[in-house]
Amino acid sequence: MNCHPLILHVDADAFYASVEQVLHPELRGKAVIVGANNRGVVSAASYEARRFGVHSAMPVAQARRLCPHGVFLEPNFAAYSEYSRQMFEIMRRYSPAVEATSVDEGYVDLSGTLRLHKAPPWEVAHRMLQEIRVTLGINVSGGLAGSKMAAKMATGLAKPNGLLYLEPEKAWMVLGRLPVGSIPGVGKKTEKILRGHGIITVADLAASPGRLVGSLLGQWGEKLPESAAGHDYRPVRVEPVESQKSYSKERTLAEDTTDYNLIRHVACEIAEKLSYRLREDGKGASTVTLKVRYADFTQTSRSISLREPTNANAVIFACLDRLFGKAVTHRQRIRQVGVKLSGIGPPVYQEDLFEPRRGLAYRKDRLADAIRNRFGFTSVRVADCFLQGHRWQLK
DNA sequence: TCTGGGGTCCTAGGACCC
DNA sequence: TCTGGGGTCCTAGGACCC
Repeated sequence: MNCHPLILHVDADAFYASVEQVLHPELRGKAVIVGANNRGVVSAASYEARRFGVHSAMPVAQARRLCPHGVFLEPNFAAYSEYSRQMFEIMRRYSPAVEATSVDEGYVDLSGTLRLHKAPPWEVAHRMLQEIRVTLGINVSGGLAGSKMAAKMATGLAKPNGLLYLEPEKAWMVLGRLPVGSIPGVGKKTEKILRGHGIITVADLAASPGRLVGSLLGQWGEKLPESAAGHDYRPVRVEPVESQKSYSKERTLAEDTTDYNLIRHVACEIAEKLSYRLREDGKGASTVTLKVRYADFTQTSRSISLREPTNANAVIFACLDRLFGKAVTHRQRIRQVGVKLSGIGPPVYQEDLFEPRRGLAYRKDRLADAIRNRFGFTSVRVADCFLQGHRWQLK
């Protein structure tokens, strides 16, 4: 009866800001801006704040100028993930085929709901969004269409707090007029390249030869015209089968610095947190990357691969130590430091030269972890001990 | 205006192997 | 003397997403 797939894309509006307004009712109707670090950017802005031109990814300093009366908040990620969990729980009551693509966004396959709910899919989608709105008190938008790409683009048109159903036959009359930049995955740079070749709208892209677009954008571009024409057959994936590929963390310093021992210290603190997460997840990483961003915003990274995945603090610190001299080559002020652990796999507890007794390093790390789990992460500072007597100077 | 932090995927060159 | 071709891994960088 329903041979076309029908996919609903759901996206919460100004999610972080909306949750804050639910948790703090006195903020309702006010310009709420999540992101309070003056060296950072806005994570979310309520619609009241957007009226002043504030939007996410905007520097906080700029947002303060545009909206001086706004309420600037530090993000409360624990609360956001709890609201996220509840939102997806509601979605799964309507269809088992739910794919979460981020904390506030996901796809629902409603192809089979006609029989299940004794109602047309549009009606089902509408009820689902209403239940989220009423139960959680936040605004959500939805796009219902024949493919993931069309559904997501429809959501963009439905915002704020709306639902747009694009019947498969009519979808591309609507979407074809949009600029190519509205296609998910086509950002500023890609849009500029396409515009340079006269490809302005989604319809232009759909009419372009795959080989041409592939030559402009690389291999992934070859399929883009087909997807733009509505031939996007990616299924809704219920299982997030593939596990996490990397663990990373970065920190922007309070001010730019040439104090390289401070930078090393920050890198080791970050590594401590990441390796703790690896151990908690029972994982290891075989590649360690150190990233440095300079005051002029240029960035550079250096990495080392090990033979086997590890989660031992001492091994990761030793890698960082070697990377530091390679990454920091010129005497420019540094703005940001980051560490990434990738090549995730089952950890191999191979002891290094300094720890001949098998398993000792791991037991030491886990002992420290146990203390942290009881008394807080900062109750143990391995980085401090490691860095003692390791003063470092640029050659 | 002055640019976060957490991720994913892709590309391209070089090394190395068969 | 003139130089293959494929596969895989490593490294560095870049685009993009929320």
